[in-house]
Amino acid sequence: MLKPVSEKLHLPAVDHDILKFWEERKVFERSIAEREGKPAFVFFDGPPGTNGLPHIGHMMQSALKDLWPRFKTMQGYRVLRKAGWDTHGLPIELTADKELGFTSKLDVQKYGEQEYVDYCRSTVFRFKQEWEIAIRRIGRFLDLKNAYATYEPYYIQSDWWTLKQAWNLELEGEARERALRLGQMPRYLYKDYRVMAYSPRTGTTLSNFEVAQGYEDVTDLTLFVKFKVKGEANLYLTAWTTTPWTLLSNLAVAVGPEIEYSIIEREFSGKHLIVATERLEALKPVIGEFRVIGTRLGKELEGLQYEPLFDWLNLPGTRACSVVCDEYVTTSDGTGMVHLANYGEDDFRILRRLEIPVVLTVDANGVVGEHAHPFGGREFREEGLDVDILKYLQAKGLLLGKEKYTHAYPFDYRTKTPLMYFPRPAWFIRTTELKEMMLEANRHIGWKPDHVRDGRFGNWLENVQDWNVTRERYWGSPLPVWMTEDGSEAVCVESLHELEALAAAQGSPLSSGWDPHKPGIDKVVLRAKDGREMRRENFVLDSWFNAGLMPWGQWGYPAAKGSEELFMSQYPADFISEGQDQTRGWFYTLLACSCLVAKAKMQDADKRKDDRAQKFWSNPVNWSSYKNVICTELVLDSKGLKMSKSLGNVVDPMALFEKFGADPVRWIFFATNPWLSKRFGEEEIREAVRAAILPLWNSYSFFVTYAVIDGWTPSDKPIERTELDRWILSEYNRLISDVTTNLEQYDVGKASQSILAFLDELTNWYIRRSRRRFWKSESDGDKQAAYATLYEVLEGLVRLLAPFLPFITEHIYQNLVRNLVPNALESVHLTDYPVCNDGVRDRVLERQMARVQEAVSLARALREERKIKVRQPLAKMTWVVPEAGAEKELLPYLALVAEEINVKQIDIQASDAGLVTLSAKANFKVLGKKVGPRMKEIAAQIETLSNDAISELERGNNFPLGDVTLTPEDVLVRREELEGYAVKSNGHMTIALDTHMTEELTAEGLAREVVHSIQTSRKDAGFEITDRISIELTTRSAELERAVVGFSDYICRETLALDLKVVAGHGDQRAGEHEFGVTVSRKTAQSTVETQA
RNA sequence: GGGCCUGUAGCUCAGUUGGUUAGAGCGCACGGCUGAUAACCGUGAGGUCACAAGUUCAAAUCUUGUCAGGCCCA
Repeated sequence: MLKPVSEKLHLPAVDHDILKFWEERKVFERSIAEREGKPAFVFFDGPPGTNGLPHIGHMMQSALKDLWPRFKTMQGYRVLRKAGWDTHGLPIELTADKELGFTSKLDVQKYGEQEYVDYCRSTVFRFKQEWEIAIRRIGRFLDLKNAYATYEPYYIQSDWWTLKQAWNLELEGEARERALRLGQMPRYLYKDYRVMAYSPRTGTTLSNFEVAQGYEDVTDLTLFVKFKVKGEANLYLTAWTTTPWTLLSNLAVAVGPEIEYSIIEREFSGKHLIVATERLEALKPVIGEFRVIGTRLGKELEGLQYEPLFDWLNLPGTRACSVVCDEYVTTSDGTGMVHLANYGEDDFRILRRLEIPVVLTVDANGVVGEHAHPFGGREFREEGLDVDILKYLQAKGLLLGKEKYTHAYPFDYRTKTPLMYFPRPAWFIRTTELKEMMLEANRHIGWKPDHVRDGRFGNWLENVQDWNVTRERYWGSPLPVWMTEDGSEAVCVESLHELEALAAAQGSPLSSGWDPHKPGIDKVVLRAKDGREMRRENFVLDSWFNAGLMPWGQWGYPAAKGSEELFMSQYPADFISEGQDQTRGWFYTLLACSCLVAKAKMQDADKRKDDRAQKFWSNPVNWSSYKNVICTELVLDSKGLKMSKSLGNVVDPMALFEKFGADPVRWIFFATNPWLSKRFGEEEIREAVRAAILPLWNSYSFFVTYAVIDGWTPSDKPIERTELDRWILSEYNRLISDVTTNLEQYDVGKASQSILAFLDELTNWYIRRSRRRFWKSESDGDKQAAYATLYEVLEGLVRLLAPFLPFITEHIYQNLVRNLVPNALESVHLTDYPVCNDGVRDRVLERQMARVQEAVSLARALREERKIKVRQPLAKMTWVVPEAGAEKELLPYLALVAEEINVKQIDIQASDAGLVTLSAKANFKVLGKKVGPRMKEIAAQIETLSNDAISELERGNNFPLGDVTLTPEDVLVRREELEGYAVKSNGHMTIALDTHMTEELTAEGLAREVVHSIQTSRKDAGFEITDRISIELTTRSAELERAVVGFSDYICRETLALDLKVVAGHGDQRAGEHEFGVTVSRKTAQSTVETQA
């Protein structure tokens, strides 16, 4: 039996009931289990770190990540939804450092590596519980029990396996030759250098984020240096440096290829210098007066050789000490030429391109090598080193000038000691070799918003560099490469088991239950064939790499038992969603990892002659591990500011859920495009309740109110539906189609808009128009049709909205469906999604009803304008719809319109002659295509068309205008009301009201005022809607009395009155000019309750 | 400094392949309803579509530039 809806709607309480219900009845688990054997819809959850609390932005993520899996589940797919946690990475070490008060690697060594790693491990899940609670609280169905965590040994194995794929892939042809020349392994995984901010004091590399915290302004001695061009008696290159110590390692001079350089003769010395033309003026204080004796473009200087600044920089047989072109050179400071040493990212890149050996006169400790006389043994930023270098160059005639210069220099933010950029050893994946694959895969990814594909993401791929996947840190997946000290022999291990086997074979087996993290893993020493020791390359992996291989890492593929099948059935993902900042984070690393694996898989399939695998992996759609992706923007506060702790405008999601419920919070994330930044405040949540949830709730509670009174139950009896019934069913099916289509296209904003529009139609047209059918006392076919129709719509709507508003829909479902339909499924989330029944759609009916609503709106505006209340009946309305055939189509709705706007009679006709003036206007869209450039001229002629001509066109006939033939579509007819008539027109429809009053009409108007007053009294008295009453009306107005007596039957019927008595007297009610009072009393078997209004 | 995005009513946002009356909700004003009531409905006011040039018969829409804001990267 349907339960009456008596309690006030309190959404947070509903949420808790439903959460408990889902938990007890295992609804989520069953929503997967009951889809066993069904096709998979695959969703990947980007693992969040949990050493911080979840905030409202994460809740937006959760809402979106929940919507499609629920939707697809209801459509019959099996959607696993495994949760995941990111448990490695820099933020965790930074937290540990902060809490332990560490400033350097030395602190870690003192504390103990094992202890440090244990500390890190202990912080990773600090707020996991809060995350789980928040995720559940917003209603997200997510498999938290089987969550993957990136620090688990099975996951680390997948890291290893992935690296092994790169290890096994080898370069070919020229690329291979080049790698060998650079001393790199010709594999997709190779060791090289990466220039990084490095603290020589603490031996620590710093991330950009850390470096940014330690800039300080310092004043340094900067030098202008001359480089003597070889083979020229008197010609020098020039360069400026703020770091004189880097000159000790100078290996080349860079020029901009398109920059113009002048060759000048200094007046002071007669020396010939090369300087960028644009810099000449600014450099006058340094070079003094000069004379230009020629110009060259940078590219004309390329290859020019110069004499090394220092003996040890003489590297015969290489391109060291020559001029090189690069776009990064600018003329914004210095001489427009740049001295290159391997202490800068660009420098390093260019020197590598020239295949010049890496020379580092200053070592990783910041100390000058002993070979570099007379500077050996000194620290790089030691007081006086710069001056000594200056003196040395001066003595050799290579100094052009000096300048004290203040600039921002990076310091270690923890120890305040200077940083240097230094090429640190690092391991790379050759993503440059995967570029074409990634670009091709990108073309098949469905991006929301679309522009990311070619914009931010596409550009990133175009400029892709090899990916440095290692970090010189402690807490992370270890790099599984063991290598001899000289690098001549190395092994890349692909599984825990393989490592165990290798260790055992050498007589030093690993203890059972060993953990693959540092420092334990470093104790494993392997032997090369010749017996030399191979030690593990002491790196951990970039946590982005961890995240990128999640599609197979989450299953521990391939080492874990059964992972092959899981991986292949859950790859690639149909859908992922993360913040836009992930374009260079997770979105990229997912793609890079999957392209790498796809490439390896293709090669492997070839080798094994596995056609099926070959077919799968050679399909570019499978090169990306995700087919569709939504990039979300930030959630801002209600003023449009970024939420931050320092501003104090951070909202606590949990507090919002307890105040408003989770559904409205979810809704606001669905209501607009999630890829635009969204302002978020309590006002927005209230709006969501008002616009989406209350209409649904009110429709439901309306239905239940009457269905309980009538004891209605669904039945199979044939139903005779009214036009209105058929209309709402048609609109409902249209809604199903709209929502489904838009969700399939990941356009949630459009889906939500359709829903809101439908809810408005349902409540403000269908239900409002049908109210009487529900409360009337006779239980006829019409009433049955109303019940059946509204029930059908509500029941479907609840399923349609379930993925959006999982709580309220479940709550409604439990009563509306489970209490009424035997054998109903236990939860709305186990039911099937509604499917549009196109046979129920009636486009003509939809259009007609739209015109009816338009007419009503016009008539209301007209009444408003004329100050005639809707309660006052009018004799006649003339409704003119000139469209061909409309007159006949609209006949069935005349009664509806008449009632809605309270007129006795409607004349519908096609001609509004006498009511409006017609004017014609060109239909630019249609005509523009036809006449193009003559548009203006013809549009002007159309404005002057005669009434006859317009009528002709309206009748559907063509009309010749000069040399063009106008068709009815070419012209828009405008109507303007004639003065003095109660007429209103919106251009294609005209309404005229007969405002002439008769006594009869006035009396009826008064009667309706009286009814209105009595109904208010009933309500104020707290009577039940089924109570019968008796009425005593007091008035001194004879006219009102006449009206009441004349319409007493009507009044009694409307108010369920058994008797109506009129007596002389005063009252506080008014109907137009007339004053009256009303007393209603309840007629019950036992007593009469009185009340006065 | 580079890339991408955004700029439409007081506020939050729609706006199809360019087509001439630029829409909706909130808020505001006025009116209505009171048998869906923590409500609800109608009507109205409110816009130089950031600015400027260009392309076009026609630009919120396409192009270029400027300004402002955001994100990512240097």
